[in-house]
Amino acid sequence: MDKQPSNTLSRILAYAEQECQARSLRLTPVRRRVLEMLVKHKHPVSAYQLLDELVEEGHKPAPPTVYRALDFLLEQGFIHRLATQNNYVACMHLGARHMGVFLVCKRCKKTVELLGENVRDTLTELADKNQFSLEEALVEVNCLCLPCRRQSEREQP
Amino acid sequence: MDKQPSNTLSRILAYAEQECQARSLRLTPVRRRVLEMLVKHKHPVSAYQLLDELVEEGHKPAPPTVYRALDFLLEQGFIHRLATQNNYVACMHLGARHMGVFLVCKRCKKTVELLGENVRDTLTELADKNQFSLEEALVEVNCLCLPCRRQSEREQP
DNA sequence: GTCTTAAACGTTATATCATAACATACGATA
DNA sequence: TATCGTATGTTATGATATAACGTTTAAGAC
Repeated sequence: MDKQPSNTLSRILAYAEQECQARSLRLTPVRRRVLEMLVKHKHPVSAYQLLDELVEEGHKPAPPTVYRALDFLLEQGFIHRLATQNNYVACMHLGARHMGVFLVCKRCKKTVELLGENVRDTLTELADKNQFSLEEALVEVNCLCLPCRRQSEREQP
Repeated sequence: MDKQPSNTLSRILAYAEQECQARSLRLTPVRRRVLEMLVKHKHPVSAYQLLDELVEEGHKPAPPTVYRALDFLLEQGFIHRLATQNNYVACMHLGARHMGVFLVCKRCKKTVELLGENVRDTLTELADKNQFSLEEALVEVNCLCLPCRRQSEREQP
């Protein structure tokens, strides 16, 4: 299972607060709440799932509210978007502007985010060779995690 | 500019026909036409663009027709989907089941597909370390191509 | 040839994801 | 406290994708 120590949430929120201060930006209640929800989830979640949760809490936001919060968090590097799934996930690597590399189990959706520095180097080199300059990259790896691989072997050996 | 020799289209279509025969599958008129349109386009295009073009030709297809053709072509490895852009693009690397690595210029949308074998190796290794087994991967690199980089330097040096 | 069957396609409706446009509220600062 | 930029609320709509079900088509069995 994913380990998520009880202090992870407060650590990430504190980091976000601090970064926003440093950048003269505001971590408003909506933005903070969306980040909080993303950290608490074990798996990537969709914008509309977040919207539903906000509605259950008594807020009555419309889609743009959530998307604006997500856009802000994405810009600041606090979260990532998994484009193949239209899902969003909190970034677990504080302090480093990095390229997200995501291992996603296609069965149980368990997701691991890696820093992938060597992937970045490889891609930068490839881009250079083709006269492109790398700005950023999305690497999503469709996988089976160990338990799911065993499970599927059991089902159809 | 992209080079696309006049025989590329027929080469790709011939390859697709041949592979379908070998796999006992049918490259039906819709599938063939969609593949043809994707090859002819210089840039990745959306499902609804393809739909519009079919309508202009006199067909009256609904969205499922196009999506079914795209799904078939994706499954057979004849095309790729760029998830960050909800776009589809013909595969230019015949004969090899490979991991697509896409360099996409964020200004002009010029797109280059690379085979990226060394990327695959790096990712396989990363996955193994985390007890995931790689099934397939999407690598989209947001770039500036040389002309666009020069252009943007001219605009805001 | 014609019967059977699975695959492909047509069609309607709807689900899902995302943003445009404009009005209102808020917060920093002069 | 007046001002102005930023953030949010609100309504509507655009863009992407699929469910469900009926009909057609192609390929092999007889």
